[in-house]
Amino acid sequence: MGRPPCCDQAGVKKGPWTPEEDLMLVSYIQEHGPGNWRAVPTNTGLMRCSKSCRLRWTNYLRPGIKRGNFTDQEEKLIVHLQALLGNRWAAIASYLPERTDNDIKNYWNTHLKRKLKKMSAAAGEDGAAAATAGGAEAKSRATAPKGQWERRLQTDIHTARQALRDALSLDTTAPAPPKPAPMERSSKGAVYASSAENIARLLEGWMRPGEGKASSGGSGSGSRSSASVVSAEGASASHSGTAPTPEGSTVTSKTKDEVAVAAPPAFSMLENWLFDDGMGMGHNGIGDVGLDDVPLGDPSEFF
DNA sequence: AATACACACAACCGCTCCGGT
DNA sequence: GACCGGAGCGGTTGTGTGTAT
Repeated sequence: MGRPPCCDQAGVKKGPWTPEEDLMLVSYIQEHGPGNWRAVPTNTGLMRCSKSCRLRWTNYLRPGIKRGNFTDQEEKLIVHLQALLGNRWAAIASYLPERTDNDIKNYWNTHLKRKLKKMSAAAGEDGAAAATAGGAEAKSRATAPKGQWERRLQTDIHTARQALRDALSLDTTAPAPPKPAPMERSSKGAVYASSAENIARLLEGWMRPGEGKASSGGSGSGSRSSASVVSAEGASASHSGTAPTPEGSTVTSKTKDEVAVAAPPAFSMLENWLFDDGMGMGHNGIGDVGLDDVPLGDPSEFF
């Protein structure tokens, strides 16, 4: 506290990374491995702050990142996990090793939030009468007697957990090849992406032992993300702040209940969507997530 | 063809946590 | 036990691109 942010230092470059900078960063990490980010700008000559370097690496340059469209299965998994874990994107990302937390967060904010909102609205039309004057389920939740909506939350949680377990216990053979997907937009973007892709290609086959998963939540000493996955309870206590629910309302409570609080409204409607086509995970983007890698053996770990 | 608007995504910022001293 | 610095996370913003008018 009170410390000036590292990026405030004079001469620190901000903004989009150039392919040259990417190359410098990648070749450095190739040599030294990720971690010790503080030393990266110094050792590479990059005029970037350590944070920026780490971000660039974890969100863009790290090998095995899948870009582009989210599959339906990924989408559903994200919705499930969001309901379970709230906006802990790093934790969610750990279940989708090919996606970065930033990617998932962006996708949630731009696509899924809207989608869920639409569905909620659709459900609201049907269930408007039941939801009384306010209409919004969130509101009804908020105003319902605590015991009542806690029970309801538990039902939701149970449902989500069950679905997630089902999803993850389905066949995961036929994994999608973790090749980098081409960027889909923009002439400039395409050029840039292709250069980044080339860089990524440089790294093909290079990955430190155990990196595959660990790196999704960071690297170096990064034990936090995995801890937050393994122990959602611990994690829930560790982060303060707000946990916006999918419909945009914000819940500030950060107790054990916070995980449940993030459950979307009109869950039954969402369930319809989430459960349709059987949550088949066999031919999806998370296909290379071995079940053994997913710390869901005992769902009670979540709570 | 030009302009306005909407969308997607990369990057930044501020905060918290954790390990070391 | 307190303090400090590095690392990581989540929210938000900025910017480039696509689409509609």
